[in-house]
Amino acid sequence: MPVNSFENYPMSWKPRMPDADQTLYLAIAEQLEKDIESGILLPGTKLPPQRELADYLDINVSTISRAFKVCEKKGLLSGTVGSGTFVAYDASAKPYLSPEYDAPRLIEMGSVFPEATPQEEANTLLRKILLEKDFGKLFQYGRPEGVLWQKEAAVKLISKAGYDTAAEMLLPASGGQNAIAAILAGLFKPGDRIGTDPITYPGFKTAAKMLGVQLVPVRQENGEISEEGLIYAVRNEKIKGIYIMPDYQNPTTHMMSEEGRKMIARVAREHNLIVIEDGIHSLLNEHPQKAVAAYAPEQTLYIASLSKTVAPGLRLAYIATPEKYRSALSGALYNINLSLSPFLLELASRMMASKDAEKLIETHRRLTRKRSRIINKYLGGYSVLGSDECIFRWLLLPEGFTGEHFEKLAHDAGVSVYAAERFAVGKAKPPAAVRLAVAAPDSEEELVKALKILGKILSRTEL
Amino acid sequence: MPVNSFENYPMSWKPRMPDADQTLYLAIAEQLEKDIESGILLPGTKLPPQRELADYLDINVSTISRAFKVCEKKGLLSGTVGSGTFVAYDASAKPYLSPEYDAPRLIEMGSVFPEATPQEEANTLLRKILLEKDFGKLFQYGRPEGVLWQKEAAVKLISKAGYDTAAEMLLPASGGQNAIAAILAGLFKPGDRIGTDPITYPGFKTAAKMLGVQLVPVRQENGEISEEGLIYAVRNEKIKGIYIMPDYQNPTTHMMSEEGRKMIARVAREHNLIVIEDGIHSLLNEHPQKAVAAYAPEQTLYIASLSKTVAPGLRLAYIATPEKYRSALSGALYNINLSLSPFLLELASRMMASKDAEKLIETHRRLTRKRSRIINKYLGGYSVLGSDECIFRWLLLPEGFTGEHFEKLAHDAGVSVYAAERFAVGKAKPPAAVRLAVAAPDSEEELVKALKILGKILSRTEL
DNA sequence: AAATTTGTCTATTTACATTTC
DNA sequence: GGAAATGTAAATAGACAAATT
Repeated sequence: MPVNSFENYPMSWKPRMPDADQTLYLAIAEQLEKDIESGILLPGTKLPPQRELADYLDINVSTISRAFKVCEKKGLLSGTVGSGTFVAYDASAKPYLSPEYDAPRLIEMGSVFPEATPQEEANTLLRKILLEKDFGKLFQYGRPEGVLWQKEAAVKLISKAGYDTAAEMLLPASGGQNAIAAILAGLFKPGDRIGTDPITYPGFKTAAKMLGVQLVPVRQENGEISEEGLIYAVRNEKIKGIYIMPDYQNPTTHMMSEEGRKMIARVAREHNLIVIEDGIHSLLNEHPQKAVAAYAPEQTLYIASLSKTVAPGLRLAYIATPEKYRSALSGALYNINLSLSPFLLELASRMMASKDAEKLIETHRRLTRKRSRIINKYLGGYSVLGSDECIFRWLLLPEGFTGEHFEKLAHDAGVSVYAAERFAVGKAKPPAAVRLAVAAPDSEEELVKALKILGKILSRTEL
Repeated sequence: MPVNSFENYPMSWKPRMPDADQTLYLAIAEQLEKDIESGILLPGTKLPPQRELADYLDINVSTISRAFKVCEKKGLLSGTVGSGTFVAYDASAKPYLSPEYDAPRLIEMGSVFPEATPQEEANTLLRKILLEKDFGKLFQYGRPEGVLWQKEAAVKLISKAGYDTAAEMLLPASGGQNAIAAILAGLFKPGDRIGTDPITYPGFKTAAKMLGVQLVPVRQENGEISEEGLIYAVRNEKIKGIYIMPDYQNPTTHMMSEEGRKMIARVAREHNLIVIEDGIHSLLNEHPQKAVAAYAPEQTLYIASLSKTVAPGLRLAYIATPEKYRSALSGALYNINLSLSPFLLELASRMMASKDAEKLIETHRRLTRKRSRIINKYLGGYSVLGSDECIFRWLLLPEGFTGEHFEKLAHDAGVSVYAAERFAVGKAKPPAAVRLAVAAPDSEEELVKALKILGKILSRTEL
């Protein structure tokens, strides 16, 4: 790790002594924050030891420590006993990530939308419901937790994603992001830590940041969290939970191995970790693997969402929760949503109960495969991870590019893609890669156009 | 304030010295929490001074202070320099409040539902939309912020609630509670303080508690926040914002005076307070007063919700926000919801754009007035605050009752009502009163039955 | 109006645990 | 594998400011 090759030489950061009238630790924290934001301190930089800084300013170590703590809470730093304190890679991350709607005609391959074809199935079903049901009632408040048959319909669908659960374990949320926010707000406190892949879903990062929950990258082996890394994080980083997306991990597209799943389940049981399993893409898979939740139902909050696989506009997700977390989670959902729209619940549930949801999924799969073939054709010469059912791909960049740089080049050429840097957690160094949202461009023609542009950028490696 | 009449005599709380192997301040906090929860320490009790406790245990004051801080963060205590530390009145409050669906046939007058009649208007409108629109599109992701004409429709309706705003100020949320959660999560940090009425909306309390935001009761005069009290809270309690419900304050039904509104606007401008104005009931009023937001648009987040006045199931609210808070708030909404259902947005917007929303409101008013007359008839002999358009009432109890006691008696007799204690903030002592949800019982017959029961309890003051 | 009571905040002392060499 | 480096956490001392008397 050649972080500072001429160790101990000039201090990598020299704070000035604040004026006497300011609060010492806050003033130092502020200087540090400014220097990180302005780019004077680059991501990955190792800061001088706390003692050294304390000596330099002739103050106490703890005062430096406290200043660092302030910045760490903001996600700017991450420190490890013995190895020192580092500037985080995602320090300059925006508080949230959303597609640039008003951008001057960018082709969207950044935000992951599912296929955007008009959905005749939804149309038909909706008409059917409206004709038969006295749905004036559906515009009253709903029961916060929905009714039984609706949950049973969900259980059926979730089993197709690799997890056999039960109706009484389910709590409905208003989409996957809503489920994440509720879990973080209800089960974690500010300052709590959660382990994640070193490169993870930005929606989780931003929600955690907003709620003051710290994310800790867990060391990987073969593209997935390793036992050694996880145990380390439990012991030394005091993580209280772990966030995983075993199927088509966002953004790396990695499918977690069966051993990996069993290992996480086992370690979670042994150390009473809360596992947040995001099954958002699991239904993309025709032959699902068993969910981690299946191996450790008592530890796992399993999020099943319809957005990416059935219809995004339905805003419905279910959280399968063990009894011990149920009341806290249900309270959080109440605090965030009060209740869900009974109308959408009814609609989504009917789709699940009938075969309509599955038909929609099948349609999505077909369209995605078609687009994948286009990608394979145009970017055939490069490393593009991900299988043909996946609605996004992970493009490993050739020597000479960083993700950030490539994102910028693509943006200037009219294509929006997201660089690895956007997904990085803490001091984990992001690889040179970008995520491509397969289904986001409005049409296949647009997709082809975008791929040609990307191909051009890739080929003239001499920047 | 006869809190402890034989001052200084026996210490009101004597902690035991924790074992040496425990963390001192945590162990003390734990004892304190247990004693409060078990009822050994009653709400309102004044704790011994920190120094006295420190002497008693022969440890440092700061250690006690830190232990107290832990409990204060949990909302169990509230301390003021000079006057001491008190056990909070809402210490034993549940993390959330929701109707007891599975209760053995209680008549619901606790949770405030609007009138539950089947709504032919919604029905008709919905059919219309479905027949004309290609609404397969409505099941895609929506733009997080909705489109312009939809916002303009909302502007029109909000002006009927007493606030003339502009489309570009609006951000949609998934209902009023969702708006509150987003504001708290996006604009406040854990530990920040917000001033409220001493008796306030429990949904705000629980959301604040979950997010670690402290609530501070602001002193009142004539049933509304006083200037003196507000300035005190700014100076001495360091409140960063204030939460108000100027129209039909929940639960006291108080309508804030024009002077009160102007005063809050002025103080907020002078001290850069964030005003959270909850207009959830404003549309109940046929001749609205000007909103506080109208006097201080630069300081105010105005929440306009359709739930209580149009249709609860639509789950739609708008937040009118000044530019300076917009991006933080929009980020928070993204983190919590990702996006809203474009279908519900479209539906609600059409209702607002046409006259349908107003028709529904009118229908609600009519039904509420009818029920109010029933209340007036059966509880005529008692002090029942609130006007006939209001969907809840505030029953001041005769001598000899506390709210909590009355709630229990009513519950045992088959009627659910909410006692003042549920609404109390911090060490504010709740009055002897209960809230009656006028429109919640399923039918007028049920309402009458409930009122007869309540009347009986009230009359035998000899408990 | 001054003195006292009372909670709060910051910087420090000290002990500790993990990592690195 | 032991010593040194390094970050973390608890308890304390002391200064401060508001409220009460």
